[in-house]
Amino acid sequence: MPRGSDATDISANSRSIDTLTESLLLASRVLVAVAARSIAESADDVTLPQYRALFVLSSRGPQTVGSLAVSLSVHPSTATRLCDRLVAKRLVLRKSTPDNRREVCVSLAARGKRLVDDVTERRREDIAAIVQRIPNEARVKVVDALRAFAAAADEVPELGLSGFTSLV
Amino acid sequence: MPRGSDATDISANSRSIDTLTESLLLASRVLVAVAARSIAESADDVTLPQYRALFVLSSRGPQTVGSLAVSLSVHPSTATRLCDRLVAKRLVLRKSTPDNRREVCVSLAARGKRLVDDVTERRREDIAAIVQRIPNEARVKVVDALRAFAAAADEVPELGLSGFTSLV
DNA sequence: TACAATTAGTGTAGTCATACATATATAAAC
DNA sequence: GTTTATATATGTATGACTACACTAATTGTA
Repeated sequence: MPRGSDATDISANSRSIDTLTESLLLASRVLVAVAARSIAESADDVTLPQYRALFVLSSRGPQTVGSLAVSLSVHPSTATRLCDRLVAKRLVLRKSTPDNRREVCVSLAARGKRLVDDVTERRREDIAAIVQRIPNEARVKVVDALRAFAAAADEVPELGLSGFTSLV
Repeated sequence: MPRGSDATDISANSRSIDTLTESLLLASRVLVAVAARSIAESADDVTLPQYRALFVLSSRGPQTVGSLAVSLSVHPSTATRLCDRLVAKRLVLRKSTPDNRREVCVSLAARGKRLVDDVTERRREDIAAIVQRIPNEARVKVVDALRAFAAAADEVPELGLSGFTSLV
């Protein structure tokens, strides 16, 4: 089979996909571990569902209990109870809106915002500590490709990741 | 400042670290979402702590209830109860060892092994679907660097990631 | 052999997440 | 204005995770 033929290209193509997939599978375990640790260490008294709620509020802004329930894919009453606990911990604020007095607006309290920031910062530090160990040449090469990866993920709507991206 | 001076190199160096860290932080969210989905979809009736136990048994092999508790960083009695539920679901086997009749050996049952395999396969497919969207050139470039990343993670023992790598 | 240490399991208790059914208040529609 | 729909909260119930205190069985040791 001559070099540069279609068959060779396709084969090389799928080989590069498989190889990169395996690399990402491996890197994925590391990054999940880093993410888990950032929450466990910086948000000691907060459960994973609770952190998810804080993260949703941080990234999508204040919203009603109902839309929070949709974001988290839980029953509205579950969101109410979740907010009960977060209010008790002074991590979120519950405030009835004047324009529609049925709806209740939930927003991050100062402590909640700080907590999410701390978790993100902790994670950034952990990742930076790992990145420092990567040789310079390899480091420079990977940046664009990783951006391409994150961008490509958005282009696969059928994966239905939207329900999971607000996880950590 | 002349090109190639130490100051420039150091600056370029830390800039590349910061940039890559941000890229990884972004990619991290995607990969965590993929990981979460792989469990939610392929392991419907299994909680996260339960999946963690299965994953530990899958990667480190059969072990006693006590060492499982250490691996999961939970109280021994918690591990016992966890095993109760996993045995009820026919995902693990509990078997008293003949050489030391105090210890109980826990191992993956066929269903448990299949479940972990399914989750991994599902995750691989999701990642592959994303990787396919990445332009060919970027794809080839990133492989070595990602391997370097995973390898570098092992070289930062003070991160203490070992307690978290057995998460998903 | 008697005593101490180890290992797993049980009793008990607390918190959390979760959902269903229902109640209450409010807004919208007729 | 009465009825219907909506948004949240409450009552109730279940199951999971967790740990502490304690028991039972077994192993090791003085």
